[in-house]
Amino acid sequence: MTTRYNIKESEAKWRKAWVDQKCFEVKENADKEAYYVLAMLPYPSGRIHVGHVRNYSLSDVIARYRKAQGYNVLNPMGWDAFGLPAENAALERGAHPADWTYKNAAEMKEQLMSMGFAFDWSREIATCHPGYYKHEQKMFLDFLKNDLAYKKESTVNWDPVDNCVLANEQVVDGKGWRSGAPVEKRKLNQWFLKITDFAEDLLSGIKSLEGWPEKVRIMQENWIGKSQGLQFKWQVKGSDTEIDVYTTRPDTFFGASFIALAPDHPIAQKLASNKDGFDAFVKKANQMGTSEVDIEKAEKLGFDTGYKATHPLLPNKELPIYVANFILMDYGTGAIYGVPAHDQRDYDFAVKYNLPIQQVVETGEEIPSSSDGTIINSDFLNGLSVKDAKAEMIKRVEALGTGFGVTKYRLRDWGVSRQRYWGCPVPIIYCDDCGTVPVPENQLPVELPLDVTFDKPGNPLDHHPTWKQTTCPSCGKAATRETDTFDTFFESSWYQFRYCDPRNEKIGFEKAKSDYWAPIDQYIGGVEHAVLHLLYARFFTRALNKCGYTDIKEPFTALYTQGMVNHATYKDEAGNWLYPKDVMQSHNGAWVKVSDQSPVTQGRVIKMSKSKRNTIDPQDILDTYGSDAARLFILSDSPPDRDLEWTEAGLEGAWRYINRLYRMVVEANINISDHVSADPEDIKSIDKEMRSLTHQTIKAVGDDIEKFHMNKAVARIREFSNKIEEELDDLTPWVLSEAVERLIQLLAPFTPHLAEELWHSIGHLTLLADQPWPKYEETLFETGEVTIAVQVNGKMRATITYPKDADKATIEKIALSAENVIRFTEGQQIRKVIVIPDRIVNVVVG
RNA sequence: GCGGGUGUGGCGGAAUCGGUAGACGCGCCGGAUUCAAAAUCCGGUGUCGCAAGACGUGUCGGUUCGAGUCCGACCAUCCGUACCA
Repeated sequence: MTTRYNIKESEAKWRKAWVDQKCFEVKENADKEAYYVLAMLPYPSGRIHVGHVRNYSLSDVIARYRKAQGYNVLNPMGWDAFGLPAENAALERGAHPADWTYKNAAEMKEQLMSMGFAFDWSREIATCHPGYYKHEQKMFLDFLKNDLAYKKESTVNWDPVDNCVLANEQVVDGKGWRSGAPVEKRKLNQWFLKITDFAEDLLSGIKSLEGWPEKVRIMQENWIGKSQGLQFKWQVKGSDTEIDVYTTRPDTFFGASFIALAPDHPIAQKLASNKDGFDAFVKKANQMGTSEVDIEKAEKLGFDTGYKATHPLLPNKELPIYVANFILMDYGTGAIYGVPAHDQRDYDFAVKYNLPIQQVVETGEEIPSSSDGTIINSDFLNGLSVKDAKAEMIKRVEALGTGFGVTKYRLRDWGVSRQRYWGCPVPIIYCDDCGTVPVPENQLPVELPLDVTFDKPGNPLDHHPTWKQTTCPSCGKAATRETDTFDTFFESSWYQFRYCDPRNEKIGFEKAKSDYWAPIDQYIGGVEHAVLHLLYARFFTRALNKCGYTDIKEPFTALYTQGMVNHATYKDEAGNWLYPKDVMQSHNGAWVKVSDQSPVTQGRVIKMSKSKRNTIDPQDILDTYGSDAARLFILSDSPPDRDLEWTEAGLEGAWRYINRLYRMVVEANINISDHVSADPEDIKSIDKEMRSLTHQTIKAVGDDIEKFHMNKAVARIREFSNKIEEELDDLTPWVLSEAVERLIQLLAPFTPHLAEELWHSIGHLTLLADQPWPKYEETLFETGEVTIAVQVNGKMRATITYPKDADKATIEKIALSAENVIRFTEGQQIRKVIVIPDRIVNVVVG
């Protein structure tokens, strides 16, 4: 008779037990060390996808492992509930964003719960709930008071047909995604947070983030982009105008051949607004998205103002002043000088407009080259290195009094205004007499009205009949509300603190509680958040610091970035994308449609996306294979930081393994009562080997989990269980039962339901989820012998085995007498023998 | 364009430090069991070769007794690029 594991019944039983016994609900407890593991909160898009399963399987392993180690583990979950997709759903199918969002969240919660993740659901949050965003409105007011928020003009993508602002992703090939109209740039007055106040602190703080991947630290460093440069004035010939120019390459000063201004630079307007063709040029420059990619990849165009600037150090040299579409008012001073010989972009520009190209750095490469070298053709800088020339140039210009050395950052202030409905209202009132007035704290939250319509383009808040009409808190006269809402990165910048005190109605979070849990010991999420979200959250924490909310400076002590989940794509004969569940392999291996057996072509393996229909619904997996199989597969094959290819075959493999383990343990009839006969002195050599493996595996799996090598941990566990299975009949019962009990404990973070089932099947009465992590004894690792390879001229020729602690001479002797080594050294002179004990022997002959 | 990552059998991957390349798994091949199949179990499986052996970690070059690992150049691909989240 075959023993069968009833996955559905068993998994449901243990999930219920964990919930009933509130296994994963936690409170502050001064006697226990806190461990805060956090997976990035999901956007409630509808149903969970495999990427979520991957993310939360990882946090679950960590949560269960740390709990077993004795920590008080906080592992919360919630919803990043504001954002564009809800408004798109409203436009496309008339669903109200609030209904749509809450319904999605409820559905996803049910799915996540059926995965058995060890979340503390009592702390669930939804960022679109007034009880949540009320506090961030208060934070914004505190930022205002502390001079961390201000208003200024900035550029947005404008759709002239739909009369609305477009997100960068809504601009497709320079056109609005819905209207198809060419996008225009438009200036709006918007709210900004002063992240640049913390540029230096955010930069230097990166050094302390030792638990972060190096790649993310480098990306943030580059994003902040600290540069030392020179800012100085150029005189416009025949005018009293001076142009402020910033450069990071003052060493190439003598190679300058033109000046370029941003199209919206005030001086550009002043010099060129009456010139023929300028308006057309500016118009064309404005017909480009605001994204950096668009700007950088667009054809570089210039408009010659006809004016010249006098070179400050070469009175006879005059440089033409251009207006150029690739110069941004937001960067530096909105004006540059071009050095074609040492910058690709300047070079292209100079060639196009026939401007002089003067090499001033001998780099040993063809121009244009921005490499290091020695300065030439540059008067007093000649012979200097690039570094020294920069310093010398700054010194000279400072002496002249026309400029100064200055540190600048690429980082720009964070624009938080969005002209959208489904976001947190900015708590500001505009009064004709009093100007910009913050909403008084006792009037918070400024709630989003739910009775809005989406029949007109633009922001529903703006055309709501009454919502924006209010009275001025300061003078009492009629006034209007700010109709912009916050960027959704606002919500995700502080939620890690809210989880510490999620139901507090008075304040965002109590300091004592956040001090107990925060900062986050392990944060886990996609690498696509490497810069923006993570940098904003780091800034926000500093801003909260300044406003007295917390003393914590860095919110995330350790970070792990997981890879994407990919899947093969399928197309039918007509070229339509097909879902994986609608295709199958026929007996000859060819892919066909399930419905009518018509041929299907398999395409590339790419990121799961609805448009390519290469998605897997985790619900189908749960229904067929259960939660453990899904988790085990997703954790076992690929290292978590790399992309994962989801395959049905891999999933089935995991499922088979689960059944096999169940059979092995149940059929072997193992019971913990066997432990009573334990006598370590009186055991066979196979028992010693098994104990050695058992204890080595405990160590290895723990080490692997801590390094996020989940795939290796699973491989270790499989090797371990393979060995147990192999020796099942030959092991002394207590050694076998020790091995099996440890195996079950090691499985717990990966396949918690199965582990719980087996734990009880061997005689335990309490939940495995509450048990401590097993200990190992290093003294049991020893086997007494060492096997290493012997090379001849670097090629592997033999392996030798010798007693541990043999000396070099002995090892050399054994190596040289190995049969195959003799064969390859015979008749040749042995020039050298390299012996690295316990690692390798290399015999060099010839 | 710029910044960052990745590249190893048919496939996912392993290889603490520069020291036996391919652990573990998927797939495939052969066998057992079965009336048959599924499931399960046993054996094999980098390529070429009867074998000895030769070759082999994206490409090209370098350092070393020894390179998947270090250095240089390149190619491919993915992520981000400030209003997707």
